[in-house]
Order: sequence, then structure tokens, then C-alpha cells
Amino acid sequence: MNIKQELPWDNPRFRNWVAVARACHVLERTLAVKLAPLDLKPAQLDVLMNLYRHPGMSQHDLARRLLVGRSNITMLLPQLETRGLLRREGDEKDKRVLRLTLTEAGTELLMQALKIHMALIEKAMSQSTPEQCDMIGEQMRKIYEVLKEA
Amino acid sequence: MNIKQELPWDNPRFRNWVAVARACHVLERTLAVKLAPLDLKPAQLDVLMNLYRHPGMSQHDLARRLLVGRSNITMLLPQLETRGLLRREGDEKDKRVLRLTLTEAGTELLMQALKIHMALIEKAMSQSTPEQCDMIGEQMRKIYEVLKEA
DNA sequence: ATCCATTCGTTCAAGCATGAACATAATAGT
DNA sequence: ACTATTATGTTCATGCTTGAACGAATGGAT
Repeated sequence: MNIKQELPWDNPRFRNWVAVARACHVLERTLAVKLAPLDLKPAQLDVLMNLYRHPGMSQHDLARRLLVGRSNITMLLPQLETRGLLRREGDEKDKRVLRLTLTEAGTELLMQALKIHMALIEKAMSQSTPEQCDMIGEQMRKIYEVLKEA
Repeated sequence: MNIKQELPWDNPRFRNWVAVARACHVLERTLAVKLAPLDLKPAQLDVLMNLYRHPGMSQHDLARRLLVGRSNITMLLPQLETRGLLRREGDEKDKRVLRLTLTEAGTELLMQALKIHMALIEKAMSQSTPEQCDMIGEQMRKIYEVLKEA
């Protein structure tokens, strides 16, 4: 046990990343609680958000954007479709893919959920100046790009 | 559908937080892949790290630090205990609590895992200057404090 | 035309995390 | 001393996520 590597606890990058992970974790859990009245889970909200911004997405594209497996989408969608929040329609040209679009009800529920989500993020990020906030976003996007293909 | 609230996509705080969440997500998944050779999950690594820093922790304390339920700890520990990575010993004074400590094997495995974890974080955070990195950590700790009791 | 490889979606079993309900131990109020 | 409340850990049913295996559809190579 004489490995004696530099212990991560003394490394600023390590300590600071742990803080990022903890903040993410607690915000995610808080969001889950606040969304409960709408009978919506964070993962489901992510689906609605992405379909709102990119109507006609395929399930495969959706899975990639959400960073989850394709099977996850297959398990996730029927609940939302049954509730009438979205439609799945076969593509004419490529009969493998299913095109996804929000319904009116889905859009409306999304708007309610977004109010909750926005309020939570405002509360969290209001601690930072706009410059700090933008810098954080910029660094995080870099991290995503670096790790995406690793 | 004339809600016409400010759409979150135009809000810098929202966009930037989404970047944080995505970076967290992808780093977590990358870590899981890189830890696989050690037969260790990120959640298990978190346990080892916390026991290394705080020997003699109770399961309840551990659960609070990891931001998970107590039952989660109960389900998580037997695997690690069977592998001889940690010990659970009843407290003399309070016969409800179990004191947790790493074994030699646990410490050694932790060191190997930390090398992997550190390398990954270095790769991610090396994009930022030390000042940016510290600022990010500082803001994230604030967010954690704000949301912890909400 | 006919294979072969690739892509898209589904199914299924396994592993994790959660919260409620419970048992036991400690503590506080009277 | 006795009861009520709180704290710790466990059990169990539920739901989510994953990855592997599969079927169907597409596209490319020869």
C-alpha cells in the first residue's frame, strides 16, 4: 500500500468535479419531486422537450440525444403515447423508422412542466452572474465534446 | 396554446444548465465503462471513496453523503463485504449502528479505481483554466447548498 | 438479382434505486 | 419506571435502465 499517488482529494479538478456531480444529482432529485404532481418523471420531460424542439424525430435520434439506449426509448414511449401526449407514425420512405410528434395535450403538459423546471434552474443558477453562468455552460459543452467520442 | 411564456431555450441559465447535466451524464457513463475491468460500478466507487475519507461511518451517514436512501446502502454493501472490500462492525455504545471500514483489499482496489477516475476527470477538466475550474466548483457548491434544503 | 452488412425498433432477463412498512434500539417526557 | 417518539438498518414490491438477442427493412457490392 505504498502507492502514494497524489490523492484526488487534494486535486482541485477532482474536488470541483465532485461538486458538479453532487449539484446535478440533487437538482435531478428535486426536479423529480416537483414534477410528481404532473405525474411526470425527469426522463419523460426530456422526451417531451426534445420532441418539441425536433418534431418528427426517430426513436433512434431521440435515444442518442438523451444519451440512453434504444430499448430505453421503446420502454418509455408507450406510457406517453397511451396518455395521448405524443404520436408515433411510420415513415413512408423508410418503413423501419417511427416519426415522433407531440400532440396538443403533450405540448400543454410540457409547458406546465417547463415552468417548474425553469423555476428550479432559476433558483439554482441565480447565484451566479450571467458571465459566470455562460462560462460554466461553455466549459460543460467542451467537456461533453471531449467525452462524447471516448 | 397561447401560453407564450418565455421559452427556456432562449434562457441562458436553462441552456447552460442543460449543458451541465449532459456533461455529468456522459462522464458518469464513461466512468462506468472504464471501471468495468475492475468489476466496480460508479456507485460502489463512491462508497469506497467515502469510507476511505471517513472510516467508521454509519450506513445512515453514508446514505446521506451519497444522496441516496438508506435501503440503497443496505442493498449495496453485501456485495462489497462479500468481496472482502469492507467490514461492517456493530457499534458498542449504540447497538443500532454498523460502523463501516475499508479493508486492505478495499483500499487497494480504491487506489486503482481512483487512477481511472482521476484520469477521466483530468481529461474533462483540462479544458478549463484553474481559475475557471475553481469558479465552477464554487458555484456548484452554492447550488448544492441552495437545493439541499428545498 | 443476390448476398452481406447495417440500421431501426422490439423483447426479455438482469441489475439498481426507491419508498413504504417493519423490527429493534435508544432517548425524552412524565 | 413507563410510555411515546425518534433513529438505524432491513425487507419487499415496484419501476427504471441496460445490454444482448432478435426480426424486419434498407443499402451496397458483386
